Amino acid sequence: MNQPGSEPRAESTAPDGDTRPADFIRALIAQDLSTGKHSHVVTRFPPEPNGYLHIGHAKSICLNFGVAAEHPGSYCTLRFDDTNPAKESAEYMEAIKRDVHWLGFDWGSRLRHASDYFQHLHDWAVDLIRSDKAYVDSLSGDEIRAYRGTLTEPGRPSPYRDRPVEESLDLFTRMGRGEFDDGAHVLRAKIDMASPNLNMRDPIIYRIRKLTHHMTGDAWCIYPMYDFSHCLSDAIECVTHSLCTLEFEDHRPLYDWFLAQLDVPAHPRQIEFARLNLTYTVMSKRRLNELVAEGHVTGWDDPRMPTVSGMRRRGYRPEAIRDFCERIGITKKDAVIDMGLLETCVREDLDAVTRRVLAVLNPLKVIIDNYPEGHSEEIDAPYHPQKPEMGSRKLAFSGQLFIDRDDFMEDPPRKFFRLAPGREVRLRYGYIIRCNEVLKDPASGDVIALRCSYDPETRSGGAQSGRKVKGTIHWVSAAHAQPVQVRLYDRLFSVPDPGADKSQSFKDLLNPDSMRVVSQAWVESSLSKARPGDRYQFERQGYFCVDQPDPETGRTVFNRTVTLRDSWARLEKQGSQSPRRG
RNA sequence: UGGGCCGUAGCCAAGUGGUUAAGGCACCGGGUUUUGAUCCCGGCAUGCGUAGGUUCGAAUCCUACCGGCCCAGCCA
Repeated sequence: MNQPGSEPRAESTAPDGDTRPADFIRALIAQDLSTGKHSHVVTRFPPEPNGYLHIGHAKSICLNFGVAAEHPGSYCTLRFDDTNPAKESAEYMEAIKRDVHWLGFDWGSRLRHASDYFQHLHDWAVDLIRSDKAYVDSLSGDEIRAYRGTLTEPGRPSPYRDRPVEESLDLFTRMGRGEFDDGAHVLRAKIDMASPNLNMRDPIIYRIRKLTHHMTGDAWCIYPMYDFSHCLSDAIECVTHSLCTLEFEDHRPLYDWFLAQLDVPAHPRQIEFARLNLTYTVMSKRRLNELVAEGHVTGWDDPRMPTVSGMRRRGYRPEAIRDFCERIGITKKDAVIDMGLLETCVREDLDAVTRRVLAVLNPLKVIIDNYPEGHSEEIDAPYHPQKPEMGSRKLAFSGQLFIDRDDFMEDPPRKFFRLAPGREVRLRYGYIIRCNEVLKDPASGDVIALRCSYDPETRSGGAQSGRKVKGTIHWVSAAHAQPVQVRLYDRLFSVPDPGADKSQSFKDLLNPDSMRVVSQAWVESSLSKARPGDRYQFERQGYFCVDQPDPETGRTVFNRTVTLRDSWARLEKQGSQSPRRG
């Protein structure tokens, strides 16, 4: 039930054939299983529905659902941590469910909400008050902060700390009945105001929030805080291993404290791991939300966003994301993963499954003088060079073509293998052509077309098809090509760690070229069948995914998922002086 | 100056006292190629934050120091 499309790799295989758990969490779980502490494992993925899922969540999803899928009788539940109606919504909840499914995981019938447990949680809070382990505090927010002390100074007890149990009970009941305004009172656990761990200095466990909740409506006006709600929700679900990120490490003593005070059905073990950081992007919901709210991107699913929905629109497949999550590992080390690794995973995945087609993004007209006037022909071209089973399609060839301007240089450097005056190239799947003349705009001097000749013997599969030339370029027949819109996406930020410098806004570091729109590119005619979600490789350029049609022109839109690796571009960069363009 | 956690290559990451410190990404060579793609082959830490110590033997144990991250929401 919790199975992703492909077998998750639970264990790594050592050279001697030995298998050992893939990471420290799986090792701990394996131990709990082998000692008989547990017979199966129960995990949960607990998002707060206050934003869209990003690839950091994907790491957690792969871990939680993955671990469950690796052991018989085990499962992972999807539980919404919806204890703060001020920030949460049903829209986010739906988006999260869609994304988890898309990633390839299934919670089956185990969809839960912390709000499902509000009554139970409330009763436990009353138990705590009765046993003098919690009290209603009537200090203001500012006062509570002042009494809490600092990192180096202990806190002081609130004057209400020793309020009689009956009084707290009465006040808490009236809080729940809506007799007080927001902020008038809170319920606090009675632990230790002098603890070096600030989380233990009488943490607030209930606050008044007169808001409509997207699940419970107006049934409640007091809502539990995370620390109280989370451990108890885990306990109700008999979670065996509660996996969360490093910033909750300091909360673990509190997690365990609540479970020790109350009569609970289970005492889950909280284990923390490092959250995912990626270069050239930001990962906090707060920052992503800011980008959306201020219009720096078009939405949570903008293809430049590190969100699951953004990556989906960008053309990433869930297989690639899962592979990535597996490759980065699970540790407690604060790591920053190279965006290049994600891109490698995406390329590897797409290389195997994607059909290759021809498209010209920046057209330069090529006129083939010796090709029969008004004539055209069809060339059969395979969809994948290594996978004949993927079939082929017909390509129209004629005397008027478009090639990419990057594939021509009037005065090329030594290692340029493409078209130049007097030089030959092969047209992919077609003929070898020679450039005889460069046509320029007399006013601007810009190259506007190339007069070429073709060698009729060199057609793919023909007599001279084995003849070697240095380069092969892509092309389309001018009369047959379809106009489309292409969006070239690049990294969202222009520096590896946009969040590093706290003195300047990360938004000043946005990459101004993160999206370039080519409003009229030319694609081979077979692409008239392309539908949103379809993925292709544009040969020599990259992988592209069809988005919704452009509303203004109705044209098909192709989003660039990722470029192909380009060792020529790297060479070009290394040569200090960039060669002149044609 | 309190507490918690973390330091193995440019980036990840195995390794849990005993052969020459796995693997991946990146990078650098070379081969194949009608995608400068893919694929294949080779290279890439006398070194494990630093300094001492224990031991026949230390990335693994001990001590001290250095560096980084997190915590003072009625957020999660």
